[in-house]
Amino acid sequence: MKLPVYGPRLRKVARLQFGWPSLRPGQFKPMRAVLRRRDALVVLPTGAGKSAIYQVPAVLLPGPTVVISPLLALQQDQIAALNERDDPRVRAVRVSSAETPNQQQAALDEIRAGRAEFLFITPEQLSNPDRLAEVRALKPGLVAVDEAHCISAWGHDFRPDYLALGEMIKELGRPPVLALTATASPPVREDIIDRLGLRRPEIHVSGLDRPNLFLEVAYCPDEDYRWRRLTKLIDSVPRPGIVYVATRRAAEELAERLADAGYNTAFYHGGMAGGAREQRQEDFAADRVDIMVATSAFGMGIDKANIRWVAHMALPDSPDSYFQEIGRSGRDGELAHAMLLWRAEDEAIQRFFTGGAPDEVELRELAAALRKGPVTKTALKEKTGLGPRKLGAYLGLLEQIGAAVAGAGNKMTVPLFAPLPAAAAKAAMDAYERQQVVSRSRTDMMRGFAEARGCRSQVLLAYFGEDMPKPCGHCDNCVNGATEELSSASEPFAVHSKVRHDEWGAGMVMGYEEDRMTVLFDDVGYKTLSVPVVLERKLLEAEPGAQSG
DNA sequence: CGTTGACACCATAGGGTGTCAACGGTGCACTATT
Repeated sequence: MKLPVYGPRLRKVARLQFGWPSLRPGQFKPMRAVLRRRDALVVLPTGAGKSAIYQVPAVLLPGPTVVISPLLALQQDQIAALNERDDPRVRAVRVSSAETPNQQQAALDEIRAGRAEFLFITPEQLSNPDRLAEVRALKPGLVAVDEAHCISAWGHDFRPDYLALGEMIKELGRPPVLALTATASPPVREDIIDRLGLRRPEIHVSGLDRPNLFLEVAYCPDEDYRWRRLTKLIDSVPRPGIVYVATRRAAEELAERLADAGYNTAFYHGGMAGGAREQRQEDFAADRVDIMVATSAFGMGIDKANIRWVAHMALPDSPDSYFQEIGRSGRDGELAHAMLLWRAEDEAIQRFFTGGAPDEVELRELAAALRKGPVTKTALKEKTGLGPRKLGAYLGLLEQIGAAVAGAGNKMTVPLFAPLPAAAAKAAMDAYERQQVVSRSRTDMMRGFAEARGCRSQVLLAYFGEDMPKPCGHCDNCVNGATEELSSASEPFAVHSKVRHDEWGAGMVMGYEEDRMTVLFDDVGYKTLSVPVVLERKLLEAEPGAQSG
């Protein structure tokens, strides 16, 4: 049997419709998966040409492509880039709150008439059943979920509509689905696959090690020391750069202090007015601002190749966030610095953000209210008196444990065989507790990275489940000669093999660094163990036969 | 969980200490007024 040859067709479209002379590493295989109408999950660093992976095959596939993208500003940029070529085969439109109803209809008409290929949209738009029906009627041939880690990072509380994306895509007629992200550790990947309902997806992970990024960490006993280390960094490496801080206030205050010290700097956070945010981002993009002091709001959609350094003036909540944030530097391939300046006190704010426990009584009342027949979220809000944020989070939990399900007409209902309200509330509390434990273990891993004495890239890649047998040579510990090559004798369990711990249960070996190993347990999250201790006390045993990744 | 700001208190005027409550990130979309 002869397999169809996809390479030449993809390359031709890339060249003629998009003007890309060749495909970059990591692009071809996922593109081929899309053309074969397979679901796929692609983890590729920012700037490595992720968008191309859906854009090029979309031209070859029948039907328009629905692009689910989290930020309106980000959509704006992507649409502008596509429409620059003024070619109906790659034109893009969007439907969002930024358009009037007339404009929204006009956008849908463009797709219907074949004058546009890409429809950009948010999960919130699709959660409206009328809108969903309109999009379904366009008969999309492909759904691309951009920044797919948002499902895991935001879905559970912040933007609950992300959790229902799988259901919505089913309603769209279930075309092939392509999920794209720059960072996804194994549990995040699992969450994406699970939530989107991907069917036997091809998983493509590439280029997690960034050889041109120099990783450096400094423990700071006090704020004064931290400030001195920051200015030392700024004075010793080229600009532009980004400073990440934990709070809006810290962003404003640090920017002011830097400005007073004579640096060309500005701050950026989610509390600013939309116009000002856009202006600041443009100023940075155009090199009118050297140093951007920002919260995590400054990130997705920053398409700037020459960022020379990223400094963290606080411990990020997880290696996932950290990796994403430092990954914005050095996209041009030139040397860039990632400097983490941390204090033990930084963890407090992360613990706070991880949030307080839900109220079991409120959960029970909500579960009971659901049993009285299909209801809209608005009706539930009135009935239970819960705020929209809380309601979303609670519904998400009840959904997870099978006590709630999104039904027809955007109404929530109770599935067959659902637990009774009291049991549902209890199960939801347990589910929440499990999430908390995993989330805390991520913060623990972040601190583990900060405190690591071995190769930092090995620690980071072990977290992401990638094997890295040799020290990276581009982190502070490697340069200081603190790292040494591992011998296979010190790796008693294969990376990605399943193991069992008496107390922590089943888990998967993520990787090794020095004499330590990282294991991701199903119930208690990430743990780092000493290999000699594991061997001596026989703490882990291999799970026979089980192998996955 | 830790920081910060307001305020009382002590004691005899200018400032130090103690207590307590408030606050802290990420964005979509919708609605009601200017």
